[in-house]
Amino acid sequence: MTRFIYSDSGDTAQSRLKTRNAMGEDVYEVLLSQIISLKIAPQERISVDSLARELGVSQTPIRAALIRLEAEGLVVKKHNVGYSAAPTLSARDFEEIYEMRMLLEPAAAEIATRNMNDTVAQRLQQAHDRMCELESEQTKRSYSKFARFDAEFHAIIAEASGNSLIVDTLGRLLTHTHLFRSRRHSAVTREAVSEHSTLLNAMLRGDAAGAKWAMAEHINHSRERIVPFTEAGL
Amino acid sequence: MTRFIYSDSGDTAQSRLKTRNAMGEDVYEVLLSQIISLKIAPQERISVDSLARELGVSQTPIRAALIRLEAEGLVVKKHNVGYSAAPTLSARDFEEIYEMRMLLEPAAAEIATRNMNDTVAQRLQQAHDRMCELESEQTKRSYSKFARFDAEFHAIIAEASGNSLIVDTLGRLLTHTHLFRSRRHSAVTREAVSEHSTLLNAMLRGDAAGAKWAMAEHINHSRERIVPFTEAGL
DNA sequence: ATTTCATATTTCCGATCGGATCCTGTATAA
DNA sequence: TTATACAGGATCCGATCGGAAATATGAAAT
Repeated sequence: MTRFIYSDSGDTAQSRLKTRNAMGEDVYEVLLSQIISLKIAPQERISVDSLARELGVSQTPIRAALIRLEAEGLVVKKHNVGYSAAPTLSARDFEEIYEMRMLLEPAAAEIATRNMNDTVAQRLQQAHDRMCELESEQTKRSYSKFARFDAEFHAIIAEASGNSLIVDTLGRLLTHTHLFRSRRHSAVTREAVSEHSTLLNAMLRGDAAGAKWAMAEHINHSRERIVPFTEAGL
Repeated sequence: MTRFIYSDSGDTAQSRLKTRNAMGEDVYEVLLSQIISLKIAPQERISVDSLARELGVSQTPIRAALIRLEAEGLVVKKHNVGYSAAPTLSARDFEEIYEMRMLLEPAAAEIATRNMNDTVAQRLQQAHDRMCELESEQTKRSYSKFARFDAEFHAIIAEASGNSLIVDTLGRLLTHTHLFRSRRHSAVTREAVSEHSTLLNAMLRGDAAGAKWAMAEHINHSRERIVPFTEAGL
């Protein structure tokens, strides 16, 4: 079912290629991508030994990865019962995420605008352009691609604010946001791209207050685009 | 050296008392308290097997606890080398923490004031009173007590904002803040208590804007109280 | 005395084993 | 038919073992 990252039957599979560096690290990466791509559905059980069999490793690195993922809120553990992917965000969780984004991101955009330089401007423009392309060739699939670029766009702004704490915190929030969205794949990406454009323009012309306002508007609209879906399932 | 939480020699120590629920959980708690109380100094090595011997448990729960602590930024791991307590915050880290607190806490105070009810008011008053007492009996020790109450005071406000994300994020920030402070034990607690008083008054009379402002002032002053120390050590 | 190389120790990390707990399903009785 | 109890299976969790990597130790040579 899932991909094999290590030979499951080879005798000296791992002794061959350059002595692996971090085994549990790879397991973590695989699990993370499986969760954010929804190959593992929310609330789906994640059995340690079956995963160990599938990936061809022992239970130890699996546990390590699951503990990390639990600390990040992507899986939940019930003692002596098992692990499972975190449940879909409730409407309440959702409000909390947007409330917090509203506190962090406009300020980050404001600061980033004041710190603006050519490198950052170029990276922002590039991320924005790729989303525009994605928008124009518009097949119905590839919300996941859009999500990746959107996350990158917001991450660049957070980084440009110069505060690594904001980068980390926002990274977590965006992961959950997109996890939520891709379940309902509300493909209203056009408006998002347009709002990004407004924001980017403000930042590029050094209008910090305008960037702050544009980011706040963007987050509010983003929230309103999803609200209709928040009560639907579950 | 450290305290023993499980009998290290008893034959059926754990089968006796009500079948332990979560062993790694306890190890986590012990390690956490050792780190925030600085019994384990920043950058001090934390060996898995020596800890296992000291606590009388195997390496497995130790590893689990360390992985969790690493995810929370309280310990750092070097592959195939070992774990160690996180280094003391740099002046830069410190600025980042305060920058983020300035984004979150005034807003939290504002919202909490609008949501104010008797239970919360009582808890706030109680936490505040205990800090006043601590201030008046003023022995030079017990910054750690002050830190605990201060964290509680701010945590109550965060909880009252109704946003659990803010609660969690702020909890982490406060841990690091106090970790930093207790190293330099700058015992300027009197001003803090006075500022808390101003903030509490605003909240209790339902002045949301005033509470927001008071919190912002409090954080700014708190930061300024520590800034002189940020360049000193290391 | 300093440098270099080889050895030994420390430590992590993955593998595996056994026990304890919880969940599920079936059978029996009311 | 429904509810309860018991048995079986699945799973986590802690313990222990062995190997690999990195660091520390010490000896030898220049």
